[in-house]
Amino acid sequence: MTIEEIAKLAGVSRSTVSRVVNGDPHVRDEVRIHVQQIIDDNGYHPNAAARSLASRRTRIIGLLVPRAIGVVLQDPFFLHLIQGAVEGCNETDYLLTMLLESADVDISNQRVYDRVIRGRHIDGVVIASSVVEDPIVERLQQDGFPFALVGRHPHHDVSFVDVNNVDSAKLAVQHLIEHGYRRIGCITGPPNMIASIDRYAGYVMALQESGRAPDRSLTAEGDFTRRGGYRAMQELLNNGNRPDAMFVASDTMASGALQALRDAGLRAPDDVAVFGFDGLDHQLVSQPVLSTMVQPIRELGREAVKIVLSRVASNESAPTQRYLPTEMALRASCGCGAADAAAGNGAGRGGDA
Amino acid sequence: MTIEEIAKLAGVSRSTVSRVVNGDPHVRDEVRIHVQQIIDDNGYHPNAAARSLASRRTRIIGLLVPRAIGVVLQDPFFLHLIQGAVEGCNETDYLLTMLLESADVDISNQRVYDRVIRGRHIDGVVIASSVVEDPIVERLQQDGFPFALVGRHPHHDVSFVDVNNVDSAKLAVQHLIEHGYRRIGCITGPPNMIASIDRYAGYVMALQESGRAPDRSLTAEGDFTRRGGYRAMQELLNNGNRPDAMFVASDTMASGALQALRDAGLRAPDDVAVFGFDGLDHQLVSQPVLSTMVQPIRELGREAVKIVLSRVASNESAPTQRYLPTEMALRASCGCGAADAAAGNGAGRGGDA
DNA sequence: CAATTCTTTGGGAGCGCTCTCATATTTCAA
DNA sequence: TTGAAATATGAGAGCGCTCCCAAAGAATTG
Repeated sequence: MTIEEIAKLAGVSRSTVSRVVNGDPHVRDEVRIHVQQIIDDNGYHPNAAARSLASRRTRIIGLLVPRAIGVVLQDPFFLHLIQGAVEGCNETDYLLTMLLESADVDISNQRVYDRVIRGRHIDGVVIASSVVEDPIVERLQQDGFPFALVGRHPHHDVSFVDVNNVDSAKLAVQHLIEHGYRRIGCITGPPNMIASIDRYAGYVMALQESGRAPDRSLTAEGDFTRRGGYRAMQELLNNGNRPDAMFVASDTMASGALQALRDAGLRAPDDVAVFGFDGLDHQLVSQPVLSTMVQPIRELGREAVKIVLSRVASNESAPTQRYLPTEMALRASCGCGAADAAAGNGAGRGGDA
Repeated sequence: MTIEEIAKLAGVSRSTVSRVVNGDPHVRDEVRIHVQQIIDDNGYHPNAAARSLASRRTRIIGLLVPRAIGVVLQDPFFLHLIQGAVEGCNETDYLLTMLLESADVDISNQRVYDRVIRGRHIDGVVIASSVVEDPIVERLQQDGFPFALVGRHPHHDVSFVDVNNVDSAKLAVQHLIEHGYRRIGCITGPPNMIASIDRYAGYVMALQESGRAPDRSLTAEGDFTRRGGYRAMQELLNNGNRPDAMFVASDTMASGALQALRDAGLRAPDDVAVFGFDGLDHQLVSQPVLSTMVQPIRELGREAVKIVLSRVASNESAPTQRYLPTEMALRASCGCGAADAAAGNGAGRGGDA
């Protein structure tokens, strides 16, 4: 079934069928209805390749997750991001394709870049969780290829959508300070990701503004996985300098940290309070219910797609940079509302975002 | 940069450049090297749309996850599956695009089908975790579109790759029986997924063969999420008929079940032993370490891709059906001692059908 | 050495669309 | 009514490749 055959069946020209398919208003209603009928009756769908070739648009955008498989994609964070991105695409009849780079196979990453981006398989790309030094940002910039980052970039002046991680982290830590905790520790993300850097910066600022110096022995590095959080917490507990509260840079890691506490026979928040980041706790089902800084992950994904699409449409060069608001969710694990702290209280309880 | 321009620069014809790009052996070495040089120097990459249009191959296959967003994609199972599929694609220079259907938005699912499959955006599709009654299987069958399921299909004679879930579950439950547990319960997956059905069947068979009747009050339904496992376990604990061992149809649910036990003040395996399915525990970091039936998830993904690609290449109609072996991993949660003892026991020895 | 075969190369004909522009038709103001 | 403007439709020219076939040249054979 080609457009030509439909045209013949409907007794109109190829052009008219094309107009109907693409919703062009310059078609008489009578004709439109008739043609649409023929299209439906024959189950015709325009060939994607032909369409892309002629229009120079594939109507696909990519979601690139660098070094995804090993570590990052485990985080439920990504599910929300993906969902948001898919929603953003649906609204404009675009398709989302996942571009997953392997951890260390540079060749395959290069291949993706050349084949998918240079070969114009996609119209634009959203890049999630890139590391600061990832060369892809600069390459895309040079190639003039439409893209947007989820998470700001420290060096390059590029399009992105992000939350204010510094201020958000600072607020979280200030909250712990207000609770009266004296020895507030931190589990960070990988040091080459901007979200890690910013959240740690916020942690440090909050301490400094309250007149304390951050203690390096209270900080451990995680990798945004549950296990990473578990190990980081263990490390902190074992070095003989036990914190009485923790700011953990992601809920997934916080869930691991809570388990490490439990396994060490400690109680949260009584022995060690915990504050997370992301707003994913209802998925992780931690005990006690995790206090966290909620970021609008789906909106982040949706917005990133929007930015990319607007850059695909108009070839302006000034980057679009947007910050979305976060919100504090105070629950049991930081010491607020002891009611939620009781064990056996139900998996999915807790406040909403 | 088009093929024509490269041809001009190299002083050869379009056809010769095409041959070099596609690795056609019918080119003199001298010419090939020269043309390749020009290609590299100019950073030429063939246009995907043009290529697809002319060759009638997009070199992309899809990974369709029906109703993915809501529930299923949360399971780390999918990370392994995706990774395997990506690997399978890499080996043959194919690309993998993720087709995520939303839970209830039929319209968007239809859109995906029409645009992506009928519009020939992809050459074939791997379908993961489909529900038994999903109409897509029949539609693809009718359309003669290359596809393969991860997980067998009870009604249609289609291509798939799977493990022998019945035998594997049976072995797991037999192991619990050998431990001497008397009241062995089960947490199942959604009843409209074949893996759930088969694993439950294996559970029932093991009990029956040891001369016991399965007790419905010891069975609860989960949905393959951690929370679902938590709730199912809670339900079982609350109905006053406490099991002394559980066979749980996925590690993710088992991790939730273990937490429910903990929250209820019970210990595993002393109070209730737990046996999982999947072999994902090292990601979930459960306490105690989970005994589980390991299935080769990555191989499943890779194999599914292989099957699809072979169907794309040759248009034979006889379906390919493959079973991959599982392996029992005996650890602490079933009562097998604290050591990480892993005993290999081929459950569903692979056999081509 | 002519006849045949094999290898290498080039050119033409699409693949199935979109997009621009020309033509046919309708509408409306003067 | 008539000319101009607005609207609807059709035809042609590609988009950048691949694939088939023919031509040219090199190698092989009796």
